[in-house]
Amino acid sequence: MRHSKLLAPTLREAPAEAQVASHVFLTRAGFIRKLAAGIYSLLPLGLRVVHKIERIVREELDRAGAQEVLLPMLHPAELWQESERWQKYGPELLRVKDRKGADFAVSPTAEEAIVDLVRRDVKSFRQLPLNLYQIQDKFRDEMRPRAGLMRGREFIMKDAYSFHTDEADAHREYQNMYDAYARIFKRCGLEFRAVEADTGAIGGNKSHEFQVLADSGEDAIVACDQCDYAANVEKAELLPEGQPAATAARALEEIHTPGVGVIEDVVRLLGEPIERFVKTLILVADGKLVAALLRGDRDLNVVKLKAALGATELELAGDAAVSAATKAKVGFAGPQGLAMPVYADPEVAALSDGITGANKTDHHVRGFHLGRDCASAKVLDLRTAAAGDRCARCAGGHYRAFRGIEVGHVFFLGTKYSAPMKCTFLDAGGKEQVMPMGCYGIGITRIAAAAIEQNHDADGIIWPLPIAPFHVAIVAAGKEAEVLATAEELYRALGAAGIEVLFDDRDERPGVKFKDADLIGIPLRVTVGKKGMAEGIVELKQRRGGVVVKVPIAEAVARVRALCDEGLARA
RNA sequence: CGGGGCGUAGCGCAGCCUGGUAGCGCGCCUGCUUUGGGAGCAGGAUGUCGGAGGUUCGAAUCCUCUCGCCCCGACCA
Repeated sequence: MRHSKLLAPTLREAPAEAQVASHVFLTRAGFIRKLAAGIYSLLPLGLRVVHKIERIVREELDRAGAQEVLLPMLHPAELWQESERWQKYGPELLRVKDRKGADFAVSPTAEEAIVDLVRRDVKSFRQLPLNLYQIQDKFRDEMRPRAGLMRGREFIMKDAYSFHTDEADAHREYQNMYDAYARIFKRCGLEFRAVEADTGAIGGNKSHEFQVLADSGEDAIVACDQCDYAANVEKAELLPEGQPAATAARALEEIHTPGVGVIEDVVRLLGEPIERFVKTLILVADGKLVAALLRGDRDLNVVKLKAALGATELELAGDAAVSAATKAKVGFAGPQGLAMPVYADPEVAALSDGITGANKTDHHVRGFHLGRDCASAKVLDLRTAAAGDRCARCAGGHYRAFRGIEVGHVFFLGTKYSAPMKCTFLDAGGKEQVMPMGCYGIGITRIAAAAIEQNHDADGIIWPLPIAPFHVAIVAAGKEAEVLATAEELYRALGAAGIEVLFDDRDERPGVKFKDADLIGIPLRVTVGKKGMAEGIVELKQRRGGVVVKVPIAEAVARVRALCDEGLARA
């Protein structure tokens, strides 16, 4: 490709809205442009990267025995009503009406559509197992799209669904996909980790997320430093810590804490360690108020509480509800005498002399003891795992914390969709049975963003070779006839050798071309210059590490070829 | 959904408080010079000041409403 013909509008400055590296560089380097919040156009460079990723995904899934299909993007509402997700999915599901007034869902995922396809045409155990996948645009009307391709509303996802004669076979396929995913992310050049995860809205009872490790990641994960246990903090198990305090250390005493409702401020005012504080969170679970008690320095694990309550909806109560329940301003809630079920973390039960809200504006209490002051509270593990916690799986390990970008997720679904939607087959004995299922997603566009989060420097992107838009950039640094002729000849020869070349033939100064090549992130660069012509050499530079070597013109193709082979083989 | 902020040229921003008819840098166009890390000089084009209404002789500026966008939190395959 000649750079002079390529639509790659690079920007010297990033739009103010871009906050993370991948968003900044994808925009500055001319890979994407925003059309609306969370909705992006892919320019030629961006599309080339997406195609590279898709190709790797297709190769590995085909190799693993899956078959590609393409399902519609618009699904009739009746299908989603069958699975009850029309009601349950909430406002994230974009709904549209056709000219006749019929309701449709803009597909955020395709369990219903695929089950409908399979239940119509797959009737015998002889047709199973089956694993079908598609690569398609998805739409999720996120409350808060952010960070460019990292969390868009419209994005490209690979989703796969498998159907089986029994659960054992579904678990076998789960492992098969798990292995395929590991190969895919490795080939994309990503540093990742598979972690145990909550199943969320998709449902099912076993899942792993594939997390690309990056400080800018949205997900918090913990991994044991001794064994191989790793989990999203939403899911991470904890060992029960501390014994309930048998007796109170002293009587409950009210203290004046004017205007300090935020726990950090109360800590500062009273000069007591934050571990002695009890945080009282008021939540709404399926319309009813509940209270959760945690030590001041801990975070609630919403997934754990939701599971314990058997609730489908759980969110923090609004300020008005909190004030009404505690008869105090927000920030002064305590569990004493609350007219709602109270759940306490074991660490709270272990305190004999805690500090918590007084249910009275501008007041707290000290001397709090759960057994005495809120005897009705149920004690259960409620907190989010953090670095330093003891591993729940092995004897001596402790958790370390990481940030991750979720690029893939595999689920064992069981019959969550196939049972209500009557996706059945006849077994060898002629008996009708429901097909157990699995489903498997990969965020294609998110991989592009994650790769940049993991591979960039101050000058721009450093693409892993297998997903780079081009393998090598040729920079013609000069206008001399010999320079141009040599560059042209290299462009031809590299192309003939099967290497993807971006030939910067623009009438620009060398500095501009160097800056653009770095920003766009082409892994290799060949510079053809006047000085080199005299020596019969060109310069070969690697974007990562910046190593420059002079190579004789006659050897340039072979040297580039070797570096490309090495980069692709490592994947 | 709670909190905060921003919409002025393609991008980054100033101007707004204290109303007087829009400016800077980058980019873009033309010419000359320059040519190994985002060149210099000279000339030039580009704005419904997000939208609607109001106040006023006069609104980018003040008031009301509205739309869009961003950030933090909550939530989320």
